[in-house]
Amino acid sequence: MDQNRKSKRIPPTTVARLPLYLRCLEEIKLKKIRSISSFELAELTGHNAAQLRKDLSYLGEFGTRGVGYDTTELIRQIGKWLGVAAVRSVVIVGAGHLGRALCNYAGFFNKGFDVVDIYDKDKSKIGTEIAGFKIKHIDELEVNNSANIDVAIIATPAGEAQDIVDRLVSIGVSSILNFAPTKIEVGKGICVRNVDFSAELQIIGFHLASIEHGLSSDCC
Amino acid sequence: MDQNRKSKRIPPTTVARLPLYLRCLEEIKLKKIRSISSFELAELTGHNAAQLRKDLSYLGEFGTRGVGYDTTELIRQIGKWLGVAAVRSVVIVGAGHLGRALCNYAGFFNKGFDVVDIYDKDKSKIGTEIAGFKIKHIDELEVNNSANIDVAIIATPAGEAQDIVDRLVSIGVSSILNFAPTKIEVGKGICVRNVDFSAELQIIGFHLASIEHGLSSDCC
DNA sequence: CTATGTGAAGCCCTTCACAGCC
DNA sequence: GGCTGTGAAGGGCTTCACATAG
Repeated sequence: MDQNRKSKRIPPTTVARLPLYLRCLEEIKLKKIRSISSFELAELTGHNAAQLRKDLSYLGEFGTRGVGYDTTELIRQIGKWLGVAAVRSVVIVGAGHLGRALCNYAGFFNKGFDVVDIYDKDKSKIGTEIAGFKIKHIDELEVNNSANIDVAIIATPAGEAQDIVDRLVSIGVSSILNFAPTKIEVGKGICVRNVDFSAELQIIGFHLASIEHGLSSDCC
Repeated sequence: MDQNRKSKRIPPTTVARLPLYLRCLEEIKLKKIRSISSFELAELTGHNAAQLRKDLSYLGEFGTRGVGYDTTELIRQIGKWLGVAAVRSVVIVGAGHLGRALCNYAGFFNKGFDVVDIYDKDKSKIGTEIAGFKIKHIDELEVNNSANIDVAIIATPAGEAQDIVDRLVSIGVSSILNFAPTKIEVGKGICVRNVDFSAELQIIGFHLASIEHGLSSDCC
């Protein structure tokens, strides 16, 4: 009885494009542009206008025929689906170079993701400060478990990732952003997204190799 | 006259899975496992066995019916398509927290990607050392242009990314790994891959919001 | 009998094209 | 007249199921 919208499933491909739409809309709002057509926004985001309209149609009917979309309203609506109003608590596990870089990344907080703690295994790092955070030992994870963690970011070596994830899941964490180059196994209802730098480079390597072998690979 | 294999296009989705297959194969090779079936490798990578076989069939016929795939041979073949034998020169532009973390990431070199230089705009950073590299000023990009750069990694703020990419393209760089949260425009034949941390978190945010709104979102 | 390689079926996503509305 | 919202067509990827090979 929350909302009687035709609760249809939203394709994952659509969901993956929403952050980009939102970012572009926020940019044009800064330019005081009040209204935008599907053609203009599609151009900015590098997608097809029909696809953009279809994507938005999964979320609701926000446009005005003959006119376009109201910038502010569309930002509000996409934001609602992405839950940007909520502030999410994020912990980072792994205080290596990557973990520290992520700690310092202001882009997260602007989008409602609030890094609350960073953990590491290495006792010599404990207590050291990064971006205002004192590094805690991972064994404190279970102790601090009162803290409501919405998302955990895994920035550990590959070999430790699965163990850490199991522990996070056991204290109730249900969303994981994994930077460790390894496959994470989780039960149902746990959301894992993987970011693998080396894999991205290897995909680029495929295209370089294709060109060298004289195959077009009609590029990325 | 290189190879008279039926030069069919390989689906991008298949290409994107190859690095994962390769990684799992290398892991099982370390365990001295000589041979693997499509079912076993599919299990390890979290994919369907039929999909795995179809993916591999785009690259050639490497298996033995009734037996499976020879680990070493399959590693060799996938590696060939990803061009792992070649050593690729990589430059990193942007010596902020992320750029420095990437400089220190050993995983690249292991996979044939050799970071040769890191550039920044900030004059106060020039000459500073990171992981053995002296940071250079981006205006030296064009000067050093003799260096054969295979891949450039963009780790600059969003506002500077497009300009840097244009300069890289003008000196002949044709592959870009972009970490800046902005859309990069390039001409034909230039390969750009984007990695956007905030977008990944926002996608997770979508699932969290779906759960809160009582929608299943049948998770990631 | 076992496991690969592959046409065919099924499914999902993208694109088209136009009805509907401003 | 212009642009959105959407059924339908089209295209591509995944999965099935079996012929093929060892």
